[in-house]
Amino acid sequence: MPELPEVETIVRQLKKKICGKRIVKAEIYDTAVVDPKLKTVSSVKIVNVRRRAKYIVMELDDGHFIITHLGMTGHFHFRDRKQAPGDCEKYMVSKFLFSDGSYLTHNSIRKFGKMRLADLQQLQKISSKLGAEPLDEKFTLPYFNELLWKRLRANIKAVLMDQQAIAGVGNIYAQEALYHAGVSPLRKAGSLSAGERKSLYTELRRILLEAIRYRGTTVDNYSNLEGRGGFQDHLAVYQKERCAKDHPLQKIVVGGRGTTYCPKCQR
DNA sequence: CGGGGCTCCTGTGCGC
DNA sequence: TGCGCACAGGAGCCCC
Repeated sequence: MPELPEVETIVRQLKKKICGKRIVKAEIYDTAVVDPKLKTVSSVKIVNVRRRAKYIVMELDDGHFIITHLGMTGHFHFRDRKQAPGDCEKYMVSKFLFSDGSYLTHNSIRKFGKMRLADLQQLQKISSKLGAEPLDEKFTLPYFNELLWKRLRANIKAVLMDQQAIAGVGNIYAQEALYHAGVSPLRKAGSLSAGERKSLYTELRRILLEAIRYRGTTVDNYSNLEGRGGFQDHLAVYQKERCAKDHPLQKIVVGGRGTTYCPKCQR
């Protein structure tokens, strides 16, 4: 399930592979995931690839943008030259052919993702509904405190995962940040002390940066363009049985999402 | 405002 | 061995 670090990794790799390439043809195999308007994309150059929250934004030289949310199981594959479709193309939902013969496929098993063509106005509308980037310099501790202040009665984990509050944090990194901050996922945002808020703020950013360094977490079907990430070997609670201090972890449901935490280390 | 439930989808892993 | 079912979940939606 690509979250901020996974999407950031994919964006960095896409940038190297497809920036400057000219799309000659777009093929669409599943209109539930891919906007049929993308069929009209041809003879446009990709001038930049960037990330906003969990969205991948490809900027085209005609002023349009291809915006992709990978959902839980979406991934891209880049091929230097035409070759027979392999296993990874089994769930192909779209394919972009470039003028040099290389191509990019977009695959999705559970089809929770979305890919659409947008103009600047539509892109800005999507972006305006998303909260601050947690790794942006504008995301300061006072800013974080204010976010929690606005959502006093909400569950702290729900706030971390709320894309309108903090953009890009999902179920894995919310759980990891809470563990490292020693805060129980059952707490209300308004109940955190100043020290706990500072710790959670620091740990959230630290864990996201560390995960980016490892090129993301590979669980289930996630893969970046070049293969698996490495952060799954550094997870503290997600899909774990015991914490770093060897306490047994507890699995509960918070806000409809599976949540693993340490009742001893997280208060 | 906040939480709960439902929906989309399909591979995995369980019990019988 | 194989069937059937619960489960996993990001995000948008509705409802209380």
